[in-house]
Amino acid sequence: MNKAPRAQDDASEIPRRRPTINDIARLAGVSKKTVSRVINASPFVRSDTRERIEAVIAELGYAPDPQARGLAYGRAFLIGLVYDNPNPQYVVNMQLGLLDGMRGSGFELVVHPCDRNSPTFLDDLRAFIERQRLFGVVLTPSVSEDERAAKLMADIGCAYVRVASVSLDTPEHMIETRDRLGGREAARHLADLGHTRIGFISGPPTFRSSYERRSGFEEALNERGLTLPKAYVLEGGYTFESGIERGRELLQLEQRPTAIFAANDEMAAGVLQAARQLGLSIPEDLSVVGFDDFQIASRVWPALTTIRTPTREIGRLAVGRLLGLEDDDRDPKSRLPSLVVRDSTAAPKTQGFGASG
Amino acid sequence: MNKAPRAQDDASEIPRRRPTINDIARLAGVSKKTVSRVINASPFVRSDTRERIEAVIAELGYAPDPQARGLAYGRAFLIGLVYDNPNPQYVVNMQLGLLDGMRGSGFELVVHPCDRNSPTFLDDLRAFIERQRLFGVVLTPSVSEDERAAKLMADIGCAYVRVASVSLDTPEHMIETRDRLGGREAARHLADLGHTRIGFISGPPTFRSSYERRSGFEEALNERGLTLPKAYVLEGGYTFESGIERGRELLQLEQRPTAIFAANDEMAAGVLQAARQLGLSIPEDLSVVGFDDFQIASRVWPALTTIRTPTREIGRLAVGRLLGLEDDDRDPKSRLPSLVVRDSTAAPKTQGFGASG
DNA sequence: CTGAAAGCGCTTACAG
DNA sequence: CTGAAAGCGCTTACAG
Repeated sequence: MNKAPRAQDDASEIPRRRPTINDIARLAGVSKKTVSRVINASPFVRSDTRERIEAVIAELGYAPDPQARGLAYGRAFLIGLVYDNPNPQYVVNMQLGLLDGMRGSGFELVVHPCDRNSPTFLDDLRAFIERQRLFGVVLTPSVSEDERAAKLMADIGCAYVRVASVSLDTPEHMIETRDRLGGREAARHLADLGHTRIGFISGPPTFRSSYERRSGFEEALNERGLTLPKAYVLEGGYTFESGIERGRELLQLEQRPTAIFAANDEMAAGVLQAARQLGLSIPEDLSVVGFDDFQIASRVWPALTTIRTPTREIGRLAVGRLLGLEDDDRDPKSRLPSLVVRDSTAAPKTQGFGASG
Repeated sequence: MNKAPRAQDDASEIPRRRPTINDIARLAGVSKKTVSRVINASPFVRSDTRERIEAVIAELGYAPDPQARGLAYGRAFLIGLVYDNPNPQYVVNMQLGLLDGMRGSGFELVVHPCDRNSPTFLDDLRAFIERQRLFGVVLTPSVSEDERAAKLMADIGCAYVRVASVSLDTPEHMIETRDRLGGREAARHLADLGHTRIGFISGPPTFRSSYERRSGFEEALNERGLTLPKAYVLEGGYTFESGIERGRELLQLEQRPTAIFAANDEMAAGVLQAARQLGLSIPEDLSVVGFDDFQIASRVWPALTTIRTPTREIGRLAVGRLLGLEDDDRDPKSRLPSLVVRDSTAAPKTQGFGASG
């Protein structure tokens, strides 16, 4: 590609400003429509034509303007993250995963925190999507479990993927985190250690994961011949404070449990707090298991045995689905909850009180 | 505004599809240019014309298409957050603040985590901004302190605001968090309690806040006639692990300090850990002060006395600056670091070893 | 497999 | 204070 000295109208002149599709077309000696075909990976381009165009694109470092594409295409090259989980670590990990998955795609990530209980929830969500004509959105729990939100996406024709602990929609719209399996892991770990009197603090009923984590836990307990008596099951709110309160209640029971499974790390940290206030040592007097493996799990004392949730990996899969890539699930196990053993669990010190239930 | 029954060409027909600037112009009986003036708050519109147009806009629920505006204007209606602070709580709080500040502006937030040490750092940043033609970016520490990044913004003509602990640029490009004042608060609190042998664990030198927090601390200590001996000043990395290590070193000194100020909560939590491993009780044997007041501060035991940083508020101010709104600084004090006293500080138990230095 | 025309919904000069 | 023209950089039908 020779640069003509100062011929303003020379067909091979390389522009100083940001190159456009017209520059590429001119330099490659084709119409802009054909360049457009290459950009959009259309199969209807002869391979030598394609190569020539790609060479010019590479030489000029051309990148199509997403705004112009979007305007003509009717959709912005923007993916939205719609979330209401207040846990910062969850949000950031999810964002990193989404970013991982869209790297090199030309899409950008826009974020939309929301509140399902707000009277303007649906209107805000609709405005967010329609204003910028988003290409698609990823919904995460618990807003991903809200059928009104899913219906809105379908109504306005916005592509969407729901991340949830269990399938709630047709497969192309779902990424399942399978929290139930994590509950099972927690149960097996405590059963293996020899615990028989085990308490459980659930999340709020507004999160489907609350149900799944509990079900998996109870299921696997039953398989080991253990039960989860009603009196040992309390409802928390996935918050530190609720962990303290519910933990205290469980530990003040006449026959207190020798182990507690709290359905997330925040509550497990609260249980640690309650135990300390009651003068109990962990793990000697009480084993505690959390769920998530967020930073707090390794910051509290003793460090929490917990269930790791691969949030970032899940995020990567979710955008992949949205962008229509085939699932890049090289290591399917890496997207499942898994047990992380730390210092908050041990065999029960005292046996013989008799398992209740 | 009467809807004509079925006159396809009736000038007052209301469209079923999303209304455009042409619909508004037609219905209001003006040119689209005049509608554009109203959208862009131009002063050159007669007020009755303006009111008529605004009425039609309200009636149709018209919102200009940001992509079309952006294409014509040469810039997207998108604000970027460029960050490298790995703390999830900082990131989320900052995002919420930015979102607060841009609500109703028609702008959307796109996020760009980065790594100053990556060889592609500047190229990635440039691509991020130029690809979508961002309207502007907010840079947060420590990338906000990188002169290469600031120069890049200036070079490519991208509006930017740098959030940093101290001014590093012309006023229109700066939001200062004034961490030095927080350091002062920490010093006064410990001095008021009667501590004289005080240790300090700094952040890494790559963060300007490390210097500011230390300077403020030392300054206020000196004002009280106290000193911060070299041997009591250790460099940490703003991480939990570095807090454990540096904390242990300070506590194993022949004359150990009766109080430690760690320059962030993560490290302060690490100091708590180190103290526990050495069998020290807090606050009886050792007072600990952190910085940030992130969630971890109230999750560890005992809950940390710390310096609250109003990150969300700072974020709100930063976009306001970027969007050219006058600073909405109703309560200037609310954007300053402030002391939060919890359970990790008390008067020193043992006096009389003599202050060192 | 390739192209000329029209259009996406706005804004920027330029007139008046 | 208001408007007609041209253009931002792409893509969608429609031809060939």
